[in-house]
Amino acid sequence: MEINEKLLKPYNAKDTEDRIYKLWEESGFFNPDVCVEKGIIDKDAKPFTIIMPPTNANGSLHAGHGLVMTIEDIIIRYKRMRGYKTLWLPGLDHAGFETQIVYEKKLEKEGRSRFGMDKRELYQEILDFTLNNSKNIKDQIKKIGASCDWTREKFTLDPDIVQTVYKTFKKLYTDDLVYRGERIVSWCSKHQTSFSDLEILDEERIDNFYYLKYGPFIIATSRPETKFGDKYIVMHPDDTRYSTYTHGQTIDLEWINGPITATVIKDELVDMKFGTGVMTITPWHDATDFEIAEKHKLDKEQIIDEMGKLLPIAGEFAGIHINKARPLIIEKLKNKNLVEKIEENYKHTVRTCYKCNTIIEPQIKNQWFVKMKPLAEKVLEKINNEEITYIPEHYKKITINWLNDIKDWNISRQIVWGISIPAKICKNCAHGMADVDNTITTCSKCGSEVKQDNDTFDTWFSSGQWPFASLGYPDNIDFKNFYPTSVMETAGEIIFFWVSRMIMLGLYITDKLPFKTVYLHGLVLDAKGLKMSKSKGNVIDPLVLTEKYGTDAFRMGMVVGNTPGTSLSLSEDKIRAYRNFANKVWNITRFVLDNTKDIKHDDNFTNYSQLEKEKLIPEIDNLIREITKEMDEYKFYLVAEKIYHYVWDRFADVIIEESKVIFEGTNEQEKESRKQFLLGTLAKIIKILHPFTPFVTEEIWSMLGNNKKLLMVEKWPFDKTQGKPNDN
RNA sequence: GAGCGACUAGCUCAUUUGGUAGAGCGACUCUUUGACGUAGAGUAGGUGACAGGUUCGAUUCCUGUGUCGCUCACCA
Repeated sequence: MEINEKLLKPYNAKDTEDRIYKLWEESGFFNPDVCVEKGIIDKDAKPFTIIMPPTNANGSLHAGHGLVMTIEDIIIRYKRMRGYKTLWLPGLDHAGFETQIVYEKKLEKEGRSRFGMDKRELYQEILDFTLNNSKNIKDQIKKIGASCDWTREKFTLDPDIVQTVYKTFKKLYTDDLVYRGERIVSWCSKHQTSFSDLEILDEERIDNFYYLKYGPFIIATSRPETKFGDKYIVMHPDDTRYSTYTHGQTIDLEWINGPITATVIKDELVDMKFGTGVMTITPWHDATDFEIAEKHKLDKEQIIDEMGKLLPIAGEFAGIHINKARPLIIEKLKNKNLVEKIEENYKHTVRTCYKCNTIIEPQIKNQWFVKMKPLAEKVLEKINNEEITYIPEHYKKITINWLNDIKDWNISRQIVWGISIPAKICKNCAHGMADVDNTITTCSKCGSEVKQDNDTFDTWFSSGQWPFASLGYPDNIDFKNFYPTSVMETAGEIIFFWVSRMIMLGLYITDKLPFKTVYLHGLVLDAKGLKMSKSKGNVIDPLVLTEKYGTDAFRMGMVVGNTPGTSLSLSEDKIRAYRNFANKVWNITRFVLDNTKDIKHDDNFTNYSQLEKEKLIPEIDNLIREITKEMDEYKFYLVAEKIYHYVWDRFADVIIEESKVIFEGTNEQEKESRKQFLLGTLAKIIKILHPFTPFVTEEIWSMLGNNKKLLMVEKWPFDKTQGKPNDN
């Protein structure tokens, strides 16, 4: 046949990709049901499912997404070609707090503020804003070539998802695994919400360390502004320096705003070696102090309000922000001769908001907490039973450590953008009751009037349910077919935030692990190995690269040499090298088609020469067998490189060069053998490359003739003599 | 303080049941009507962090040391 004239020019990704994606999309083959209907895939075929980590509906594609989409698409395309009923379910995330921050900035620009706005109005505004922007990210996902089933696309705020989340909340409540309680929470005074422990950063700071005279004691503190209400003096029971004092003893002393009565408390939590070995406590604003106060049933008093300002207990300092108050308080203490000494350059860690770096002010709040220990124990059992595979393996240890020492999870957020918590709070005793059906009118404890809980769930509480929620647990037929899912592929960074919680909640609700394998990739760094950030100006936009070098080149660059769990330095040079590779494949096709115009490939051809029969065919078939095994082991970085080398170093540089000599010769049998080999092998190459470089291979496939089906649903090439590779 | 990981060619990284180390990029030399110059043929470059141990043999397994990174942690 005549060769396609497109082949006479270098491969043009720009003119190819959108057209090919449209072909795929219109074929319907992203949807496993269509594949079965059209007889592409056997109706009894095993299912293979990946739930895409829901992307921020309001965001745009960054390099990390590029990696997610590439790896998952490689897995999915491979499995589809292997004949699985393959589902890749795409999702969008409302990304609660993240999106609210973005929207708040927008409001700020417009001279508005979320505080004081009607909650429903604000929610509606953010919803419109998010949905308007969501097309953007979807188009970008398509640009990467993602063969996900858009007919099953889910959004984390879809009504059925919300219902699932409500059901889970109710079950947790009924099973006594969620409770509302006064606990110390991490509070950001700028964002006016609490956080879970995972959302807090530790930051090293250098401050003054103040030694203050507290009656007969010297106490050390870096935060004098919290000390107004301190009326307990705590020491270790074994500390001989303070053995003359007894637990419960009271001492009258002069403090910041006048005389007070302090009570001695003895507790092992005090570190004898630290400071002076004696401390006062501020239970409302410190976790350890809270613990001590709880243990001994001590009074707790709020000193700092939600905005970071001092309350009336601070007397003359009331209403002043803590940052401004500190030097003033020290001044006063000095005047009262209550400062023993000030140590400068005191290095300590403070906890800050991961978003705005504001110092976190612990506060006692009445919020919803999930009891994590019972959930974690069940998961630990499964992990120890090897029922879940971690790639790379060391994430298993990390997970086990975390689960062994897990803390209760605060799921209440004081923001509007999210799923509201279906619960009633007693106006009198603050008792919380799950109320999914909105029927509760009086407190089950004291019978008083109740009010609606105004908080929303932590985004991760709902996304932690994503595998079963997105598949429609438990009624949707998809849930039965595609759950548990096969692989969860996501960033190692969110192993605790997301992966571990999905496992816990999935197991709790469905009694099954939500996935069999966890595949975690590392960060995508810039060419110098630095984390990308807007402030550094080193952010690489994947779409700029795909535009410049083609999506296939970008995908190869993301995957070659990128072992799971390891960060990847993304350099433009590397992408360019794979652009050249795509072109190489293109030109190989041109050579092969140009030199085989007079024949048709015959799959059953047997009259091969010795070289083809004994060396060349076994060589490519061995390669296919090897890489098939490695694909099943998720070693894409190896497979991509192996195919690359076969194509370039063997097929192009040796076999094609040899062929030129053969074609100039006179041995007709040898020529025919070689032509059949070239055509047959080219087809195999195109197939095994397809998961990695789907666009250029699909385009070439359409030129190979006699191919009615799209390459994306062709069968993965097996060596017939070797039988099927390991099936898993 | 604890856990985890890394340490291999100038740079980025591979190398799994242990058998004399590989690739890409970069560098240098040569090739220019050849399927492809988005190319081809070559060259240089590594006592595999260090020290011990197991072994016929260790980059690979074990122990220790160092450096770097990440994560976790209530040090007032």
